[in-house]
Amino acid sequence: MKVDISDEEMQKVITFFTAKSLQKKDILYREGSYVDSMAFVCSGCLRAYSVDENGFEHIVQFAPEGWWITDMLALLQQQKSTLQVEAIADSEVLLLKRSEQEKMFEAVPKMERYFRILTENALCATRQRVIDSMSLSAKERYLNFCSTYPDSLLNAIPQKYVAAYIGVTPEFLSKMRSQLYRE
Amino acid sequence: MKVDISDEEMQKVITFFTAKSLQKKDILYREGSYVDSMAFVCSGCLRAYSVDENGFEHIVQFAPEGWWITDMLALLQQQKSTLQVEAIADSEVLLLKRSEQEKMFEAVPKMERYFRILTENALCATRQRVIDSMSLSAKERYLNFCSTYPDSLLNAIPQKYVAAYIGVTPEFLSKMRSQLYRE
DNA sequence: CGTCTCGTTGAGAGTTTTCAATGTAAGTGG
DNA sequence: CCACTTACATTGAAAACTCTCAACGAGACG
Repeated sequence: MKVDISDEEMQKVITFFTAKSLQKKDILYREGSYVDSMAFVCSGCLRAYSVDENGFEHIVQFAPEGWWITDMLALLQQQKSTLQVEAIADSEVLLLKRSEQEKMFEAVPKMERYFRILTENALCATRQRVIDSMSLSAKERYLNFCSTYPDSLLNAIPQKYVAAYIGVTPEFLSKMRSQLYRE
Repeated sequence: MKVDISDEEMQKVITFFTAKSLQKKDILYREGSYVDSMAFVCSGCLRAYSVDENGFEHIVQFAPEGWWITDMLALLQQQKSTLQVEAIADSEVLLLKRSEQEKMFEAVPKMERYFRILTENALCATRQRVIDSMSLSAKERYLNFCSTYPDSLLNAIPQKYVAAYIGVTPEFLSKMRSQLYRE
């Protein structure tokens, strides 16, 4: 991320954040509520997921340490969220309210660039995921997931979350793994 | 898009663009080449797609009139593109080079906000597509596509492009359609 | 020790693809 | 304008992939 921020600017920047502690399973943004902030993960790990009409969860994003997470759609359009954001481990986050972000952009205009680049990168990653979901088989998506995310994440989360991320049932993921094992 | 630009500012802004005409089937960005601009579609329609190892095309994005299109990943990371961008109808586009964009941001800082918001919206749409690809059946994805995009687009493009967008084979789309018809 | 959640396994069913054949529409050169 | 070619769409049968449901096993936790 190529935005140089001086110490002085950083001092200003941090005043716009609010710290919050989360325990495992705590819900940061609840589905159906309004979202007026985004969260920077200082430690721990969160996930954003939607629940479909059949009650199945689909994970849109994991946010380990150093990542941002929110329901962008709900935040932008100021409508009720369709995603739920939950801590999958005890976590420390910094919340940035949309209104504070606006003030921050006025105080430190460089931050506008930071967030533009951040969003561009997120867009690239999400586009790639769309392509992968269409061009790769379930097994390839799983291997892809394993090689993309650090072992530390893989070991920290239940397997069913991996299934909900790559878009298969937990049962089928289990079968794929046992088949890969036999090879 | 809530960025107010004065006439005077707009005059400055347009100086950073280059107009280009494309004929149907013309390729704007070729897979494997470097990308140093993004394109605003004034008229016509383009598509961005990737070709997988089996030779199948997967469409990431359609860009009708008023939309932006590029291979964001190649542009950002200055690496060879994995997407190809092609006109699916005769089109007029305005190209904005990355270097010109930087100059534009200096000349009219407000535009930084415009592009941040633009990217945020694109991110939302793409995230939604990831969710849809996981939680909807092929038939639902098709109906969703039909209700999201205007008939003008649907009528203008071959059916196989719709298939390559929703992530099914052309044969299967054809079968779904005939089944929907019978109902 | 129960209880709960998660992971595994198997059989059967549903969805989607593959392959091959055929039909249809649209562009091209004469 | 016609004949030719090419790209696109449709259909059917068989195969591949993935899900569903139900049963069972293992570990975590109170």
